[in-house]
Amino acid sequence: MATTMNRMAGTARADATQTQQSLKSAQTRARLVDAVIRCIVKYGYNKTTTPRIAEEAGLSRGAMLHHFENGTALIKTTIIELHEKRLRAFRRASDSGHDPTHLVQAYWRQVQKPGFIAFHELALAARTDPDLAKILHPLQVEFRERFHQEAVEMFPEWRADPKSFDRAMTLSQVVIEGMASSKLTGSLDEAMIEPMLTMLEDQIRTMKPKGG
Amino acid sequence: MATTMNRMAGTARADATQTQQSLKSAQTRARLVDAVIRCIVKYGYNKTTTPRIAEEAGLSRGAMLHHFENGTALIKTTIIELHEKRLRAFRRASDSGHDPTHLVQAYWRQVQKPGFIAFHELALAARTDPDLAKILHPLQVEFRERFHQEAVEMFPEWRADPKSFDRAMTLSQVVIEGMASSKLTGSLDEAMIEPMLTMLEDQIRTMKPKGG
DNA sequence: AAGGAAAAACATGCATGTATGTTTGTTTAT
DNA sequence: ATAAACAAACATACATGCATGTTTTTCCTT
Repeated sequence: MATTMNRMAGTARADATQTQQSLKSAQTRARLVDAVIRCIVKYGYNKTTTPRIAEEAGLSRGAMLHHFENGTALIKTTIIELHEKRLRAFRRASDSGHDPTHLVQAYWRQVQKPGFIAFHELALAARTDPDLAKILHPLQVEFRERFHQEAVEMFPEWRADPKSFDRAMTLSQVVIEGMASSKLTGSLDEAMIEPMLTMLEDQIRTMKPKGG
Repeated sequence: MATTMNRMAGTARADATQTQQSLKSAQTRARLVDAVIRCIVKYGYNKTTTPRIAEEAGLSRGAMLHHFENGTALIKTTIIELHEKRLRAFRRASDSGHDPTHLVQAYWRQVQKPGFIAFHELALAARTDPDLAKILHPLQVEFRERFHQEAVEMFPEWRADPKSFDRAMTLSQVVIEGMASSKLTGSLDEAMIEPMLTMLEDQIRTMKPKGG
């Protein structure tokens, strides 16, 4: 029955003997996870139903339930996948440059991608969905910690004033995610985006202890 | 048979003769609209079903459909009611004081109320729901215009530099609504709220043309 | 003023559509 | 031939709109 689910994590098996089938399985699972993200972006979380996911993945619902036992399981692994993608992207971005402009621009780009839209939908849904919240909240906490961590490495000279550092990071998140949210709902003048980002960069530089 | 719906707008009739029934009708309609808002806040927009609304209003579903013909109609008038409530609250706030601190604090309080939560849910749902979007978007545009209008009256000395004024207003909306959104999804440290608001106030004062 | 017709408020029940999970059947690979 | 991948059929649950029935208020007639 649901034995398969609990044993294999989603990637291919360590065993090298049964590569043909288990590889196909992993691919199909990946296709399903991808389909979920596309569905959330296209239709929103609530309208992301199992028939739609299956259709989007080009699979029958029965096959999908063979791989994931139930819809909740699929959502769960999708969230985790999404979270890891987010962490990777952020780490990649932090490697490229070490000044406020890079941080702001990188996170802004990040926040434009489907992954963030999906995450945003999920986060709002979690407000009234305890099951979702139980999965999502720990990851949100982890992301904030990593964000903080990476940012500290980006600005080592800021360690002198952790208070203003925290404020700068919170401000960045609020402004960038707030803009992304406003842009999604259409309540943000597109011409205002660049000026806002520039203001944010300047503000961060102002908050920096010594000379930037 | 659905003649009544289209004639009366929802408030009491101008005619003074039939006050007993039409008044009760208006009260019931108001009760239903209120129930919708409470449901959206409690359960989220997608889980705001017609049975739940009826239950929340202490009414049978049939009675509800007598007043609103279908669920969409109820949602529609709820949105309009919500919009007008928002406008009234904002106008009220702008009457009380004329400096950045008042604007920021007033809008922040505004954004904490159930009305904003409901509006936020609806705005996100509208992204993937064309019917909702068709109702909501014009109102969002109107709100932004009114916001702008009121703000101009609050800061007449700012008319010299409309560009920086627009930026200040957009920044205010982005930061405050962004914070509200983050707070809803639990991804905002509560201790950061006051510092953020203070920073925003200071920033606005900085952007003001003459002495703030 | 009183009694009955008309209408509106409200409740109950039904038919339809759709999402979900389970079960059974078929193909494909080892 | 055995087990997995996949598909299809089935059963349950619930939301929606509509159609029918009941009570209360209003209006008209005598």
